[in-house]
Amino acid sequence: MPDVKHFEPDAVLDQVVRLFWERGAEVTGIAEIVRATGLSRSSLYATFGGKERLQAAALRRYLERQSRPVFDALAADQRGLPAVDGFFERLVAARCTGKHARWGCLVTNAHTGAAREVPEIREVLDAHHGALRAAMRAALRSARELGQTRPGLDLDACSENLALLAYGVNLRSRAGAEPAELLAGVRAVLDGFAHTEER
Amino acid sequence: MPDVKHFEPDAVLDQVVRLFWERGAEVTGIAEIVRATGLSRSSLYATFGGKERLQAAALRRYLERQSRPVFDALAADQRGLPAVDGFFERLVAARCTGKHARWGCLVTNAHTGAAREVPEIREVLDAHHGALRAAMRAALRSARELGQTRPGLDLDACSENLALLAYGVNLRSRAGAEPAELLAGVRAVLDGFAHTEER
DNA sequence: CTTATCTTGGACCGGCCGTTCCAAGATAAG
DNA sequence: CTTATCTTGGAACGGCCGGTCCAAGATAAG
Repeated sequence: MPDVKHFEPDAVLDQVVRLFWERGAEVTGIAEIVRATGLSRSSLYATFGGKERLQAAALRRYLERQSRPVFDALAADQRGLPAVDGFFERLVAARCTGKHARWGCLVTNAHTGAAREVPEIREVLDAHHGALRAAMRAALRSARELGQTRPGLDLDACSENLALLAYGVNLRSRAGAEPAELLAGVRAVLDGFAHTEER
Repeated sequence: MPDVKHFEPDAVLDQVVRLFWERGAEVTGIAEIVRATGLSRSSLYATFGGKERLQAAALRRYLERQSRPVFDALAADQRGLPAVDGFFERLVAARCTGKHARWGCLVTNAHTGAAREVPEIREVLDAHHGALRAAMRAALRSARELGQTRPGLDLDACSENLALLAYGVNLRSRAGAEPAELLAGVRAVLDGFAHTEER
C-alpha cells in the first residue's frame, strides 16, 4: 500500500562519498548534499538518519567500494615485494593525479575530524586499518615464501609499518606533496625488507 | 599617547594552539576562543586578524614551540639509529599518554582540513615537513658515519620515509591506536636500515 | 476507486558561524 | 589635565548549521 522511494539510496550514497571525500565531511553542509543529490531533507533523514550516521555510511561505502578491492588485489597478488611496490605506485598515482588528485583518502582524512570519537565511525577506521594491514601482511608472506625477504623479518611489524606509511602518503598527498618524493619514501623501506645483497 | 594591549598575545596564542590541537581548528568557534582566553572579539581580531590568520599563527607557533625543539634535538643527536629510535619512542609516548594523549599533531591534523589550501597555512605544512625530513636526514647521516647502516642507503629517500611514517603515527594515535603496535611498526623499518647481520 | 501507508517538498526551528561596528575606557605624551 | 590614539566590551549582522515538522503527493493493495 505505501509509497516507495523515488531514488536509489546507493547512488545517493556514492554522491555523498564524493562530497565528503573531496571537500571534507566537516565542511559539507546538509544543504549542499540536498543540492547535489536532488533529494529533499526529508528523504535524506528518513533514509540515512542524521549527518553522523550518513558519514558513517559514507565511510563504510568508501571502504567497501574504494579500499577493499585494492586491498583484496594486494592480498591476492603473489609476486611478493613487487606487489607491494605496485600497490604504492598506484596509490601515489591515484592520490596525486586523475580525478581524485589531492583528495587524499576519505578514511585517512576522517582520523583528524571530531567524528573519530563516534563509535560507529571509529569502527570503520579500525576496520580499514585492519584490512590494510592484513593485505600488506599477505603480500609480505608471499614475498617471504619467494625468498625475497631478508631473514628474520617480522611480518606483523612490517605490515603495520607499511600501513602507517600509506596513511602518511594519503595525508601528504592532500597537501600537495610531489609524487616522486612520496615514491622515493616508499621504496626506501621496501629496500630494507629485501635481502641487502640483492639491491 | 595611545592605549596599550591589556594582555600578552603570546600567552593567548598558546591557549589557541591548545584549543585547535585538542578539539580541531575547524570545530573550534570564535566564541569558544573568546571564552577560553578572556579576550573580547575586538582584541582578538585586532591582534590576529580573522580565523584563518589565527590558525596560521597557531600552526607557526606549534611548529616553533612543539616540533622544532624535538626536530633540533634529533638532528643534533649523534648516536645514529638509536637517536631515531628514541625520537619515535618519545613520539609514540607523547601521542598516546600524558596530557596531550590522542591529540595527534596539530600540523598533521591540518593536512586534512579545508585550510590546507590557504597559502599561508600550506607554507607551514611544507615547512614542518621539510624540518622533520631534514632532522631525520641528519640523524641518518650520523648513523651512516657510525657504520650503523647497510651499504647504499639513500639518505634522502629514507628520511622522507621516516617523515611519512611519523605522520602515520600521529594520525593513527588520534584514533586510539595502541602504542605497542605503533612502535612495532616503527622498529620494523629501522631494522631494515641497519646491517642485516647486526640484528 | 478507495484507502492505508510511506515519501516528498519545503517552510521553519533555535543556535552557532565568522565578522563588523561603535561607544566607552585606558593610556601616555605634551 | 587635556588630548590624541589605541584598546576594549559587547551588541548586532547576515548567513549557514543540523534537525524537525507537516501538509501534499505518490503508491499499490483491496
